Amino acid sequence: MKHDYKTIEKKWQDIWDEKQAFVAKNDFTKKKYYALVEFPYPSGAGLHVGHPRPYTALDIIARKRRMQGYNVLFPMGWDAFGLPTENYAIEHKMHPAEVTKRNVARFKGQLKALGLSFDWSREINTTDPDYYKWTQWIFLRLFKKGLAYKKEMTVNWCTRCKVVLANEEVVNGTCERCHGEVVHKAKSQWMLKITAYADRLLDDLDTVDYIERVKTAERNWIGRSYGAEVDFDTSAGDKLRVFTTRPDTLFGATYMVIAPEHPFVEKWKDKLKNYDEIVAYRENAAKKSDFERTEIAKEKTGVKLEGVTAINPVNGKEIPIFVSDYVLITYGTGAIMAVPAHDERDYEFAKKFNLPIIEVVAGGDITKEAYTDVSTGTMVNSDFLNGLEVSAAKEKIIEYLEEKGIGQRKVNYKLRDWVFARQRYWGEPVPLVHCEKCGWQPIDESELPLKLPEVQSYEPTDNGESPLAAMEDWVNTTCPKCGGHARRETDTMPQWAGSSWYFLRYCDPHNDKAFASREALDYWMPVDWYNGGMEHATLHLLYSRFWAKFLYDEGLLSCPEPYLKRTAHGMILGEDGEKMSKSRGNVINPDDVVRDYGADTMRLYEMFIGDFEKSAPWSTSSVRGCKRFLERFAALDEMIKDVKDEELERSLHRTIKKVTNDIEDMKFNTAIAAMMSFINEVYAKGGIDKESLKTFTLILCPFAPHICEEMWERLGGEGLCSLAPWPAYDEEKTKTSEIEIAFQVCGKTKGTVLVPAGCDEDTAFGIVMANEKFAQYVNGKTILKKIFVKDRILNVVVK
RNA sequence: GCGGAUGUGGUGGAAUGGCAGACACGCUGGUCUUAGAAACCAGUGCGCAAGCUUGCAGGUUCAAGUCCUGUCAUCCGCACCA
Repeated sequence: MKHDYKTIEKKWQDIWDEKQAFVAKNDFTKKKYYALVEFPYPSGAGLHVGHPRPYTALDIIARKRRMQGYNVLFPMGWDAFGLPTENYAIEHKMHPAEVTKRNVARFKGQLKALGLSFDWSREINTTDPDYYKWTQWIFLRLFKKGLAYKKEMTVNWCTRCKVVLANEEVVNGTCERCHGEVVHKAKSQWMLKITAYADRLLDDLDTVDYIERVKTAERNWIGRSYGAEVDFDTSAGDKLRVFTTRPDTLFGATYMVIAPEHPFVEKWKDKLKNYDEIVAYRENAAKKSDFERTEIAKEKTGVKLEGVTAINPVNGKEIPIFVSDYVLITYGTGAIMAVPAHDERDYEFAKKFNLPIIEVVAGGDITKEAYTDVSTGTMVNSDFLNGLEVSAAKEKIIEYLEEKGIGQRKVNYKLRDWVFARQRYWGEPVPLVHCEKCGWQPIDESELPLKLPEVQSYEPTDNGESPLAAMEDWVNTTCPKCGGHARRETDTMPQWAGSSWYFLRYCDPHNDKAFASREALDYWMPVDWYNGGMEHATLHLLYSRFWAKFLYDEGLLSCPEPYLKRTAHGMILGEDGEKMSKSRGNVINPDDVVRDYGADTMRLYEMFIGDFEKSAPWSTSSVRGCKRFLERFAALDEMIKDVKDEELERSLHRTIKKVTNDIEDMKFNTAIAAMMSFINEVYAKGGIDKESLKTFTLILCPFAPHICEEMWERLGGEGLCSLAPWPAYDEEKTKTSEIEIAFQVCGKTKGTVLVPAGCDEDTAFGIVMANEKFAQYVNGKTILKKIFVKDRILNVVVK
């Protein structure tokens, strides 16, 4: 047949829709498979060629599972709250919901044109009140469990537009739109206590099948470190508490540093002779944008506190205290004991401020640099620790500190609590009200969803509040506890909220009594295979694992981990090897590719482009190669032979085996290569029998489903090709009677010979000895050693 | 600086420690065409050759793209995490 993709692709997409071929069945007795891809943000730009890569990959897996007899859930939806939509709405004076609706329609049309086997009956949208009702419901449960709290946090403040900016709107320390100066400004915001789950988020990684780089990224992000907290007495009377991972070096602590924002600066105001200087330093640090602060990170700065000193608790020595921005208020206690001999940053600071450097671990040369190695070295200048190894000293000092009541063992994390608030309109309203008398109160569940009100303007206000703050009717309400006057929270939730539980909603998307029925959750969860971008390893993935664990703790979910398996795809780059972007002018539009080559070719090419996990540049001429392959396949119905060819049958069984296994390893490129080789062989043989062609059609079907349905129909296949049983291969039929092995002399390949498959060393050696070429290499020499690898190689070492 | 990854023909990329370059693109030649395109067939790592080839330098091994040590380059993420 001629590959008339325009006609057949539409034809089969309509048939799949009409027959509801890919709708997941609510028959909980069947074996299930839940395949998940990250739902997209429906941007105004439409689908990007990067989107179909993971979608097609999991589509292939979902399709194969259906053919293997599983009840498959492969859903799709829209993560539609977010800044670009809001900004577009502001600019074009449209309602963000209208913008969203339009973008979703476009995306959906594009996805449908690719023949992806999503179950569209379960489509969800995070901006739908029937959906965000449950996002709010989960938030309320978090709040009631004390996992949501308000805290002063810094936000990015554009001094010119006078609005709060998201991190992605800050470019090199300036506002993306007006290029005005951006500074940090404190604002009281809702936080979620994800740190309460840090240990479990870390430890449970051992129970799931994620690719290693995802696990590593999460581990580093959580950043657990073991150490101790130690209290230092100060001349001001207060105890200054520090966290250290090196309590063993306590005898080498020659000064202390507190973060500029440390509360003691204010507390000690009257005692500090140079208070003004310190405040000036703090203000200067606050003014620095993140960009500047990292740019100048090389040079240490700081101010010595005049009037307050500390006492090293192990040797009673009086030591100075500094403020410096190399100590972060957000980590540990916001204060450190500085051990310049064994910490690079402290060393640099001590050199600059001429502070004493005392070696307490022998092994390095502290006149040159800090000695930070903990694996070797023994303690010196450390009283009762002298002579101990570092690890033993660590244990002994912690025991000592605990005994004396001046410190204790402590675990710290880099992971921060989650800022769960945005000063924007287009997000889920936070279902809490503030009452003068009763404080923050949850609204009654019966009032959910708390819908976004219609506002006049979506522009953020110039005092840093969200546009909701201007809605007096909406903001003013009554306290659910005392009935008095109360005001609603006007910040909205971050975009991450809706995506933190969407995989649960897919299990039972139309339920209006619960976020999903327990029965559906127990059947479908956990997700069997989740694929997404590497960039989500530390945020979305961690957030959604946190929510799943919370719901598990609440007894609402049976699995403590939501995803059994996690893989990640590589980016598709422009033809120039650069990241695709409008400004570079190297963007490939998927619509054009589908129009010019068809969806099957597009799908096949996206899978053939290279290693799925790595990024790869687009190549239009390589797309043609995939189209050629499909055209050659399409023409096979006119090359039917009556008899089976034995060699071809062997190749077919090998191809089935290769494709079956490669799909599981996401080695789609080599699976396609094997199928190409098979078709090349069919051409070389001048045709193929009908049964074999039908079988081949089945294994190609997940990759290029439209053309395979068409071929299947022409060959008189029963039902839909997409739902026909996945073919089995016969191991025996993949084998040949003779096999080519290489012979080597001293490890250098000299030639090849045919030997019976699976033959032993003596047989192989006999055959090789009879080979003339081999003889010329060994004649007159002594054979010292023979190495034989069955069906592979025979190597002789001669002298 | 720290963490992660990647270096293989003209190009994208294949290779459980066992014949490096599968498959595809591109290119060259041929068939068919008035011509071109398409399609099909053949060839195609480098070198006239012996031989040489997986970023570079060592090492382990009968055998290394693959393992080990060092080194260089590129890309991505995080930015002083005590």
